[in-house]
Amino acid sequence: MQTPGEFVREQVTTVRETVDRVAGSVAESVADAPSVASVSSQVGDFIREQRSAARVSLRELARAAGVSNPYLSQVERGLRKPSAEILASIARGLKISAESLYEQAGILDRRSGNPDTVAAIRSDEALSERHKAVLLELYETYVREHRAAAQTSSQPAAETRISKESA
Amino acid sequence: MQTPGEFVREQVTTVRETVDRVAGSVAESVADAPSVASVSSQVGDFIREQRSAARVSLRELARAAGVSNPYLSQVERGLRKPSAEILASIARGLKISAESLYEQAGILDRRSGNPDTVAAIRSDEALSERHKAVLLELYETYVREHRAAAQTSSQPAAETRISKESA
DNA sequence: CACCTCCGCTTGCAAGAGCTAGCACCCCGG
DNA sequence: CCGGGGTGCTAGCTCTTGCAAGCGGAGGTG
Repeated sequence: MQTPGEFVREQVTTVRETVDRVAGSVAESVADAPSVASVSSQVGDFIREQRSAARVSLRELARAAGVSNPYLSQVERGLRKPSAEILASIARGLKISAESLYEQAGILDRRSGNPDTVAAIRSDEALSERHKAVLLELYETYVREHRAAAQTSSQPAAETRISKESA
Repeated sequence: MQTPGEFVREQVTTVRETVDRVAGSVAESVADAPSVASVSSQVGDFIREQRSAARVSLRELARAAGVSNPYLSQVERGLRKPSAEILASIARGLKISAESLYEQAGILDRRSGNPDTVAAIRSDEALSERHKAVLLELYETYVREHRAAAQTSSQPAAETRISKESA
């Protein structure tokens, strides 16, 4: 069905649309239940949400992450708690940061607050001014998109196919 | 007056090229499905170094970390690879950040560039995980370009590699 | 209908994590 | 001399991880 390459392709398309301001409601709903308690053992749910959002099958992700599909299935349903390496592999396969997975697993402490991303980019000496501008513009577009997606998913949501309220 | 949007629009070509390169490397790494870092012995050495530096006995650290002393011994000598939880416990017992231990374990990637910016993007709750990944890739590519441009004598950013930038 | 492929899940098994108990060695105080 | 307590390491065990094989079901071809 969908190869990892196709997945990346999709992301690229998303970026292009974003940059061009086509604003075609790309809307990946990423449910990240911020201040919900009892997050600790919900890694499996989080993984499944991310995987569904990327529209990747269990077997695809398993192959991309280098784990067996039955095991990934069990991890997603919370029957197994994967080791650090496996967790990192899955994060890699999902193309999300390993930190966020670890935070979901309750292994790393959630970094608090909003260290101002904009300020960080602006004051970054390792970037040229042009690149700063591009990054900031892209960042703001993403933020808008994310906010829009969050609102859509809280509404009855005709377009969104991933339901976050399955807790 | 040039709005930021127009300015970015001018840079669209640049972004596209960059994204294409990033996508290529991402696809490579995903299709690769690498065997996730040969972990063990470095972490053990690192732990033992930290423990000796803190003048803490093996049993003491084991008690502080909530693991058995023989097991900690085996971990330090690389005979066992501890789970993420145990690793975090040990980090807590050593009073060092879990991230640094994880980086030593090769479980978390050390990113290039300004750690503040990276941390800001990663911990930004207004971004989806996938957008974080895209922004980080783009950011690192820019950093590499900038660095290459600074060093006019070296080769100009010929290859885009994903993470694992050797410091 | 049979036949194929992919989906996710269940089942048994090898390998390894992590524990308790016990080893040998060292330095002090009787 | 003999405890007693400190260091780290070894042996054996239990339980989990993670995999290969196989299950029934959904969807597409002929």
